[in-house]
Amino acid sequence: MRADAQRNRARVLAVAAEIFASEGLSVPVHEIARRAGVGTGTVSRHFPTKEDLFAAVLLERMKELSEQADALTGSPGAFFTFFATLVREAAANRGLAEALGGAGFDVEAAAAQAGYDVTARLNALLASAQESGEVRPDITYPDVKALMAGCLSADLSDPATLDRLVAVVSGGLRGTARDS
Amino acid sequence: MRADAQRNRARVLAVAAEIFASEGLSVPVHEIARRAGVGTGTVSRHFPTKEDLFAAVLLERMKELSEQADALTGSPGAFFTFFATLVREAAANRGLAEALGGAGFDVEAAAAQAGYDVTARLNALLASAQESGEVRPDITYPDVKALMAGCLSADLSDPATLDRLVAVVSGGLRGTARDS
DNA sequence: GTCGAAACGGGACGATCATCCCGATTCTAG
DNA sequence: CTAGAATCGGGATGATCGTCCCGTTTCGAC
Repeated sequence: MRADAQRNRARVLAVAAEIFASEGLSVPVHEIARRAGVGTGTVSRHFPTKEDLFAAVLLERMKELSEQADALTGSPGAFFTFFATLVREAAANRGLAEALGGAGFDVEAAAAQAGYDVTARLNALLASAQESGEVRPDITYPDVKALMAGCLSADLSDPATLDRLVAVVSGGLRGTARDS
Repeated sequence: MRADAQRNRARVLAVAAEIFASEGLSVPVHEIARRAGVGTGTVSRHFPTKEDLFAAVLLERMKELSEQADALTGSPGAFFTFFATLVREAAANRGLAEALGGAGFDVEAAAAQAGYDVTARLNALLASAQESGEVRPDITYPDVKALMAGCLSADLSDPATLDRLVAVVSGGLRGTARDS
């Protein structure tokens, strides 16, 4: 790969990450190209479709999150900790939140394409939390995803909101719950 | 209003209600007109914008739901019952679910325009449930809306899924929770 | 330094829709 | 029955975007 092409690719990726995070998925590709100081053709050569671009952006964060999940595995409350981490990550990333909420692209597909399967990690943490009785046994992975999307659908301008929602959901997921 | 115009308006409204419920908000106005057997001009004359059409569709259901809420007021667990009713209503109505999830139109505005303020009802039920200690005191109305959206974002082809999610959220909202 | 290949820029294209407009049609009061 | 006004149908219009294409520029191996 030519050096200039490599630079441009990295630049587009960085700009796209920033824009997707702050403005969501609906920003036009033209705008990303403009802010990156390249032509639209350059973007679409490196990332044939908008979804490819989004998947590439996601790839970096996925790696980190996967490692974090692995580090947590085995410790008590790992599922709840990782759940909160994921929600917080998405709360700070509008594009990711939209994708998780179903609007736009398929996060699972992008994650799978990435190779770092955060989905599988969360699933595993869920299963062991259920075995140890930390989480109601009837809950499924899609349930968790939906509840996560719910937390993200709120207006998060007040950071306490997210904590409250995560607390509600976490409490509801426990087989044995406790007072607020 | 001319008799034929009245008939057409009612017909468009009925068809739109059916289509919005089964296929969501993204269906083109042309398609609604086509299935109603009228021209697009007829639709846009009765309902200047797509959002007006959606608001008119909502109006009918809002009336029913508001009355249900009023009937419940005062009885124990009213908040939880009404919450479940609302979620079930939206689960059977893809357009409403999308609107509640933030994609598309502003439900609150449509409801307010309708005069039947389901929002206010749910808010009142929440407040009295908090006074009686049924619901955590720190919860806000937007929190409830977000959690509702979460329940609806799941794949609901299995009806048990909705029950499970409502149970989790209800349990999480209680000041004092209980086993699954 | 030269030249072929790779990459670039950005405009063209095509698809999707909501909304508006206007000539044709239908209703209804008198 | 008739005239005029309300209504109708559906194509035109305009906006938004993602994707593709191609003439031009730049890179880098030799």
